[in-house]
Amino acid sequence: MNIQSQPRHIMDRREQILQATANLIAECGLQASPMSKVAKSACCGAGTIYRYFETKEDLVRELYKELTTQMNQACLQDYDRAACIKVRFYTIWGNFYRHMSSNPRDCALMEQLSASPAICCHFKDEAMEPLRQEVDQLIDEGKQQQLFKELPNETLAMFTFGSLASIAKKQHNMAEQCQPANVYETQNLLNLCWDAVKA
Amino acid sequence: MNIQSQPRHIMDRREQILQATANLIAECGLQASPMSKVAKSACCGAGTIYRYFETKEDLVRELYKELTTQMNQACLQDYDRAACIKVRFYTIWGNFYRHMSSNPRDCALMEQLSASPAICCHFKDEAMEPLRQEVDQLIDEGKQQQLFKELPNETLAMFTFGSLASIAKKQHNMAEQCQPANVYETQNLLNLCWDAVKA
Amino acid sequence: MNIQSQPRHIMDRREQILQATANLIAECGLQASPMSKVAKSACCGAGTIYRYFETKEDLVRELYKELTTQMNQACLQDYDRAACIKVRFYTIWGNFYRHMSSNPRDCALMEQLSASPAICCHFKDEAMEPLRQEVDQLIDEGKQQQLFKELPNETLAMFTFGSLASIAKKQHNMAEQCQPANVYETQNLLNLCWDAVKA
Amino acid sequence: MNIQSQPRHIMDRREQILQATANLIAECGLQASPMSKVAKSACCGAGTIYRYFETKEDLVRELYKELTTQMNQACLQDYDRAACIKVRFYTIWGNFYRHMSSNPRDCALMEQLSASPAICCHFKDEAMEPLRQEVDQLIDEGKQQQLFKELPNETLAMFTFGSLASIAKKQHNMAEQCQPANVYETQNLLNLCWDAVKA
DNA sequence: AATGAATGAGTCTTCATTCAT
DNA sequence: AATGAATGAAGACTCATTCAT
Repeated sequence: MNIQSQPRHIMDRREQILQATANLIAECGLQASPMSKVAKSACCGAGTIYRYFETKEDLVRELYKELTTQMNQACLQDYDRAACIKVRFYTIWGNFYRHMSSNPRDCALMEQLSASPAICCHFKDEAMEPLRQEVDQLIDEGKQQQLFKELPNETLAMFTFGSLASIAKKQHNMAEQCQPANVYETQNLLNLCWDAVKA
Repeated sequence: MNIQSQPRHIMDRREQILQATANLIAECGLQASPMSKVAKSACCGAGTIYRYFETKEDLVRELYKELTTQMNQACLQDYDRAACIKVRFYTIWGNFYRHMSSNPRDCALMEQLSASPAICCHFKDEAMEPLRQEVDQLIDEGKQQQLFKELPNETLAMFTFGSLASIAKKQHNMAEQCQPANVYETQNLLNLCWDAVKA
Repeated sequence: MNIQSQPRHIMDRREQILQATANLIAECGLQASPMSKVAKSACCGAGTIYRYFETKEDLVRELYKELTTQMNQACLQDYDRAACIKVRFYTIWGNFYRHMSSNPRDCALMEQLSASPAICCHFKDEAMEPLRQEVDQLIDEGKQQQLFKELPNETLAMFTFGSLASIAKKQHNMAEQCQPANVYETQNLLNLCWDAVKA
Repeated sequence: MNIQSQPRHIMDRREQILQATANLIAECGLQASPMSKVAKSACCGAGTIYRYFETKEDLVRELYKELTTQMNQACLQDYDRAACIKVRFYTIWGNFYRHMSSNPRDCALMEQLSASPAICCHFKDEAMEPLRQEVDQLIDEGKQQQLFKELPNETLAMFTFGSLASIAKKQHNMAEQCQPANVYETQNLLNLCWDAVKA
């Protein structure tokens, strides 16, 4: 029973183009990634891209969507709503940091695309919605149990998000060869976050 | 005693172009800001820009440098190396947050340019060097006094930097009309940071 | 007794494609009618078109040929060479005007294709040849009977042709909903033509 | 006292491009006249065209406008509203025929552009407005004096227009080398028209 | 020094045509 | 025979940069 409704080779083609785009933009930047190069990198004709994506803008948006979806999924892996607040906090943000840390390309890509006016704000927010909701509820419950500081949810969330993302990014810039974040290091960073937000 | 070697009106011209560039890029993005528009916005001919900046890349780099210099200066305002660690910590990062918070345009600009491969890493680091050194020393001393967690300086610095920057940015996105950060709010955010890094 | 050498369904396919092409070009113009749209409109794959027509140019030429053939046939309907000059004159040009008037799509199409350098002059002339010959002979006989002005046949023919075509076209432009030309109106127009050419 | 508000060389450039466009479209057709060829033919860079015309569509529209304006002016040359109907009729349509006859390029161009969906109907009508008004008034007066048949003005106008245009066009097609219409011939054609419309 | 017209390489995108299935 | 995915050449248009005035 195949879960995909589309034939295999179609999915491959689309994915092939998305991967080529990701590699190219991560390396050269959005403006230095013309469709002709994307095509060459994806081993297809320029026109082929337009069978899968309406415009370059659409292509970039879909790439962003895929990156975000993967990140959301990674963050919520093994996440158990029944667990205690601290475990849930460490799970989500640990997942987040490990994901960013072990995928330098996607990390750089997300930073670049997030900052780019090429993707509209509304779309960005929408893509992050699933994770945002989960984090929002976590903070709500944490506040009820008086574990967290009494600051706006958005503030606490962005604080953690921004700090971990910055560190992952910095790490990539310093060591071009990127060994995955070790357990010890990740734990320390999560402690920083926890100490920050806890009441 | 004039510190500038160039005549006054020349500086004005240069500054005029930089401001026009800043406004345009902040509003439209780097790729949607052609030199012709910059020229129009700066009320000068397109050719004139090239008397002050070698290329568009150079113009953007110089803009980034100016933004960074201003941010560095803002951060170190009233900074007293003789003061105690906590005061110094609150001074620098308070300055930083207030600067980001009250200059939405520059905040958005720095995010965009920082993420852009149009400016090379080396150049970015260089521009931040003065602030980095000061923060580095602050953390060193803090560690000596066993006030800070035993994590790499880079980590502690990026943690604070990234979290505050993210919050400022988020704030701008949410409320397009940007009232400057009030004292109370800023204090709370600095407490978050301090709690995070303190031993 | 089937006059056609090709099997029935093949003809249908070909006709289907020609009709789709006609509708599309009439509505969107030649340049805005790509083969892919023609295929979709004809409910077949793009490749299928090339089994019936060598190139797009060929397709358009064949369409023009069909339109012209139909027009020629329409003009010569009930045409009796034994009738008197005036009757024959009114028959041919009456048929012509009614045909143009009641087929706005084909009228617009012929105008567009006639004006297009995409179809060469030689081909256009050839397609009109049957009608041209008949008209030519009519004018010859009319001149013999001193009913017509002593002007070149081509001139007299084009005069009538051009004037009626222009009026039909204008009519379509003015009233987008096109009721077929009524008898009275047509009669008046033919009177104009007759008065023009008669000696 | 210079009637032109724009500097001389600007006008030249624009005119240069319009002429190149006219020649190219007349020879190759609209679809076979890419901007790159227009540029080469006008001896300028492709980008230069866009300083004078917003898009290719705009360029073609402006060309059509110029052609129509020239035709309108030609038609109304020596036209005296105080003259008698017949003289006015012969003046306008004689001018028209001589203009079409002696400018094969513009004649072919107008036919092609008139038939093209690239220029919208509204624009076409607008361009012809001055001449249309004059002809309209002429026919009104003619009818008052019971010189003309009682048919709609539009019909009488299009009849004359269409017939003369068709003949001019035909003439060009037949003799590629185009001697200007001689007096005798023109007079005969106008007689055809006059006989057609007169009561 | 200042201007802005001119340039043409480079960008995105379309589309006639082919060919593997 | 029919399909439609793939191709890549070609088109419209943009824009960093130059240079004559």
